[in-house]
Amino acid sequence: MTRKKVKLAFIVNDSARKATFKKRKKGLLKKVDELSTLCGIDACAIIYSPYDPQPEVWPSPLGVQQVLSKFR
Amino acid sequence: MTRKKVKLAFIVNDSARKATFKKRKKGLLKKVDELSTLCGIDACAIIYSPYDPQPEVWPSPLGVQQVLSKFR
DNA sequence: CGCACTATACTTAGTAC
DNA sequence: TGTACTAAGTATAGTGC
Repeated sequence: MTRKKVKLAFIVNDSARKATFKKRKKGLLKKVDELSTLCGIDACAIIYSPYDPQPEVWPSPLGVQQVLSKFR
Repeated sequence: MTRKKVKLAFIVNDSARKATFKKRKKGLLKKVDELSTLCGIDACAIIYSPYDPQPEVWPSPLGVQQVLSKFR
């Protein structure tokens, strides 16, 4: 229940780290989605992890490619 | 003071939209930073906006390039 | 315009099953 | 391990300067 302050450091415990990753990844993607929607801008995010075979991307693989092509 | 619930829709008012963009962009980048630090993973974010001449990137232009090269 | 403030909405760490 | 719960910590909308 969030009884501790978040210490900004690598979480050593494997299962705890994975659980936190899953939760925060979800929250982060939501934030990106909100920022994009609220402000009508282009953005993309790519998240690699040893837990997923494919990197997590937002808004979509194609959307990421389009933003990337503009970036390069 | 956040007296309204956030309605997930494009903010029509220009100045309000810009103000929200600036605040949320900051918060979003912080979240990406935390996720990366806490879980020891690779991630990157690219945010375009009409307010900045350069797209906002995380963790850095070089870091983004490295993540991208893995993505492609 | 941009920063500081702050009440309130939102996110999330730890837990139980 | 995954999901649900909820307290407590964090982010942020609206405001004044």
